[in-house]
Amino acid sequence: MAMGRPRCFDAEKALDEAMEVFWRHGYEGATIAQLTEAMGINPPSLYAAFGSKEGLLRAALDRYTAKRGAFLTETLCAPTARVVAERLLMGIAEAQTDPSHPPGCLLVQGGLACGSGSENVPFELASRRAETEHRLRQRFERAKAEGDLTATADPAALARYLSAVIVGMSVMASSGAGREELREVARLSLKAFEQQAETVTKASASTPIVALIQP
Amino acid sequence: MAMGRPRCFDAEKALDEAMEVFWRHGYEGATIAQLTEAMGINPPSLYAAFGSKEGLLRAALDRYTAKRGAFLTETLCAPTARVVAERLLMGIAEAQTDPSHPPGCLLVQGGLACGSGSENVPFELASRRAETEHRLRQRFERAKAEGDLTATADPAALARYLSAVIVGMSVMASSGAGREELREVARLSLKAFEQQAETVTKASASTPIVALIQP
DNA sequence: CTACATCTGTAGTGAGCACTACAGTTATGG
DNA sequence: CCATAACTGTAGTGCTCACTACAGATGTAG
Repeated sequence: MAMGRPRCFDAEKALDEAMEVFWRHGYEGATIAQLTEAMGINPPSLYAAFGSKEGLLRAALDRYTAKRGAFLTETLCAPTARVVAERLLMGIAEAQTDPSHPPGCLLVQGGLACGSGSENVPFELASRRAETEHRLRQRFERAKAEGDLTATADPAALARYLSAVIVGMSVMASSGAGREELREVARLSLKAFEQQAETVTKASASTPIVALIQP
Repeated sequence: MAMGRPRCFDAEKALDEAMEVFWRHGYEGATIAQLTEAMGINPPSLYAAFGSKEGLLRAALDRYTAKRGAFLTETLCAPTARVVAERLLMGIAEAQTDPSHPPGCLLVQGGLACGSGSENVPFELASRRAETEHRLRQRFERAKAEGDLTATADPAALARYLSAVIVGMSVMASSGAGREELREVARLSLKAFEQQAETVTKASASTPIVALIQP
């Protein structure tokens, strides 16, 4: 039958604005009034489109993790675990101090603790952070199988370690640390990989992808 | 003249309870109703003693940092920078998974982002975290002077790195990581110190405190 | 014992919160 | 061109929040 009046706002642009508000003020600190103003809509439109404040957060998180996930996917293509870690940490040092966004990471700034009634918000954020750790672990398991990590290396522990450092960098950024300070943390963190990696020659021997394509 | 009716509750015990509530729910997530119930008092007593919710937080933070500061002071007495870092990280892995308290660190769980009107809370927490970093840096500067860190080591960067890892461990703990997982992160973090430390013999040569006391 | 200073418990206060009822608007289907 | 379906803006809803007025309680000083 009839199809009704179409939506007057761009949902993706509105989500980007909502994302910024949650990022800057956290889930509990963000008010519907702030959100609707930033999104340029009125409360009923928000609730029609996203159901609730928590639904809006989830939609914003989906958008956020899609972007960050793409960066991670690209990073995981690096030839060795060591290079994966380096590009990841350096990229994150840059992203978390990008002046066009609030500092730090939405998955951390969103909220680690919440009042009664929103206990699942920290849980939701934690499970999204765990996704990154999971993909890192898989990549390091592959690296171990390919020999660019030693046989004694623990891929799960390395992934957990990197995740912890990333979260630490995020908090540092949110409390005012600059890009170069984050890079220094990243550089020191990478030292943990230096003992776990096979020699450079052996590592480069296990990276024949380019060599195969360009013989 | 007259001295008035004395206080009926133990302010320090009440502060301990308030600390737990802020720790578990964050500053914004904690309500006056929860706080007064946990403290076993009524709102007027709370406001008479601490002035405001933010004043109560500050008093709770004072108590928290006093305890943690004592642990840090003790840890900084370790003979070398490497041992300082090891004892600190291992002690923190234990403290942050102590089942008699909420997981993680109050200075992180308290809130990284806040709604308009409490913007100074994240700032207050950050400046208290910075205090630990500052004391670590001073200790590493001493270590460099004493020669148990190499001449090329950067004490400020090492302190910042450790602070970042500690924060990362705190967030991990608050999202459910166990003690052994935190210890693994700590062990990997310490690898950053292995290149910065002089040889073991040289390091032990610069630890004559015990030798002097017990010749 | 009386006067006074401070605390305690009851019972609120206005403000701000997430969320929504409703009437008006703008599209499509027939 | 009319009926219908979905969205929009106004103006609220009840609820919870941090905070407090006030009266009664309980101590000390003289």
